[in-house]
Amino acid sequence: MMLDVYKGAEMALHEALKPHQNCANCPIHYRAICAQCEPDELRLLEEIKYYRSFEAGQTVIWAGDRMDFVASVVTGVATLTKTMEDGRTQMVGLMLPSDFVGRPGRDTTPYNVTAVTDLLMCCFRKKQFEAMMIRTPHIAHRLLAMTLDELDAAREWMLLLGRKTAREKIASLLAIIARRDADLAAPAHNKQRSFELPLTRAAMADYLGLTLETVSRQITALRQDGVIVLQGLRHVVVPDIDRLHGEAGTDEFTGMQV
Amino acid sequence: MMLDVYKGAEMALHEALKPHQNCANCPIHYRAICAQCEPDELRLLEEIKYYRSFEAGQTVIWAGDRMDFVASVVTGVATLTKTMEDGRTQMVGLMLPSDFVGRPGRDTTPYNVTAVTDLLMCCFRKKQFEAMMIRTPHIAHRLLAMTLDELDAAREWMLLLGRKTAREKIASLLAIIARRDADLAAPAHNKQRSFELPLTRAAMADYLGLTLETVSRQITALRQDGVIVLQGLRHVVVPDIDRLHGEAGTDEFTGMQV
DNA sequence: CAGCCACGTTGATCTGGATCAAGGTTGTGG
DNA sequence: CCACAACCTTGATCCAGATCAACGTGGCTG
Repeated sequence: MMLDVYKGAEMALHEALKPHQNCANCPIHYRAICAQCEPDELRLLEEIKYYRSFEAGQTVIWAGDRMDFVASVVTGVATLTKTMEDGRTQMVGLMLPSDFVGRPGRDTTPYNVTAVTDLLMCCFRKKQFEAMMIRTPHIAHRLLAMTLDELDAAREWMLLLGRKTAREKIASLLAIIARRDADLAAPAHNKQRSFELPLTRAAMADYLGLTLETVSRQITALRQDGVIVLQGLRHVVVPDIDRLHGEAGTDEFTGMQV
Repeated sequence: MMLDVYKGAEMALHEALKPHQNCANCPIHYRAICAQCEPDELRLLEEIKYYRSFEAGQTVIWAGDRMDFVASVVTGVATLTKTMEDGRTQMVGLMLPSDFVGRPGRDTTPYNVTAVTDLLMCCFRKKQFEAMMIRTPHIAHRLLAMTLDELDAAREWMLLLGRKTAREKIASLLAIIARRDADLAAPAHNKQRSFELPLTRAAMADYLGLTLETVSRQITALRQDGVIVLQGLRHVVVPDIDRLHGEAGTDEFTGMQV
């Protein structure tokens, strides 16, 4: 069974190689690590990049394992999680298209990286990427900016984990996904939003520091109160995005990124 | 009263200027933003730096305010906090000597920065620092490394906030402070540690996402169980650091930094 | 199409930490 | 040396969310 999954991934990989061979067509170029590269720099990156794809549920890498590549999420969703010995799990990163995974200058990851949907990543060997970073300051600068954004997002998330109620947590998560989705898709400038939830209830619970039962109950409550409308289990319609923000407890999204 | 505080700070400033005039004698040089600078780069930094000091309890800057400098903590402790409209607050950064405050490329802070002890900071005008960063890659590289470390620390903290019990939270905080203290002071390589708590019970509560009553009770419990010995309210002796780590729920301190 | 499995909902009960409410301790300035 | 303020502790009670348990439901496989 493990083999089947692997074979599936390999096949997907070969298919994936075609559409994105060229960085010029890349759907995430404008906000990824390569966003500020000059054409000649981009050509260099293009030479050393390679694609990997993963099926929903597959683990990309385990905490503590050697990680000899860095990568951008091209399509799909990955999570970073930390686990305690007794199994308690906390998600510490939700990586959406254009987000950067991995750390130059370190050999092992401190997180589990998991594909929660089918996932396509644009990878670079760490060694080569590090060399690249020294030669091309645009990449180093972009990585710094992205890391600072992620730090801000992590701190917003800390406020959520430490001080928000279960209902506020759910509303905040929905607001974050709605916003990231809107950023990538056509920017609808009315108050209604709608999107696909990329996470299971259990994954949401790991994100929010809750149990999956509480997640389920609070989603039901938000639905019954008319804050959201569910079409099936995963498709969410938000009739009034401002109302959702109100429920999230942070009107102003100071620095919120991921 | 506000004026007295201000005057006190100004006086402390003038005194402070003397001992650290020279970067060569700086107690934090080896792990601060300037750690990798060449002598000539350091000379440039030395020309544009200036010191500011704050008394315990003073606010360095409010969330949302314009922040036209960046700074290293030289001595003392500062906190970054986020506050919700109804007053709930969460600490999102505990800045100890050598830590870097502020973000190049952004005009306002999303956090309150507060001095919790008397505080001395080594500051640079943001404009000048940004120019410096472009010219001297050592600074940009060091800032990237420090930011990545902080991101790892923030994620460890997220696990704490989302999944640890009150007792584990307290033990984790004590372990972090013990470790940072040991790094800066003489590295005692036996199992005993002792240090001064730089935070009030209320500040610890803000760090840990608890109430101050719970903090107080759990500290009492750890004392009664012999995990720690208190000498006065603030001086903590840890007879067996491994036992403390056990109580913290994370034997291995993967990537823990701040 | 039957049966299974992963995912989700709902109900009943329990409990860790919050909340409300007194006191105690320490340090500081008059 | 007293008075006051800032911290800290302890006790009683409450409740949001965890835990334990049962029951949908939809999609895939044989």
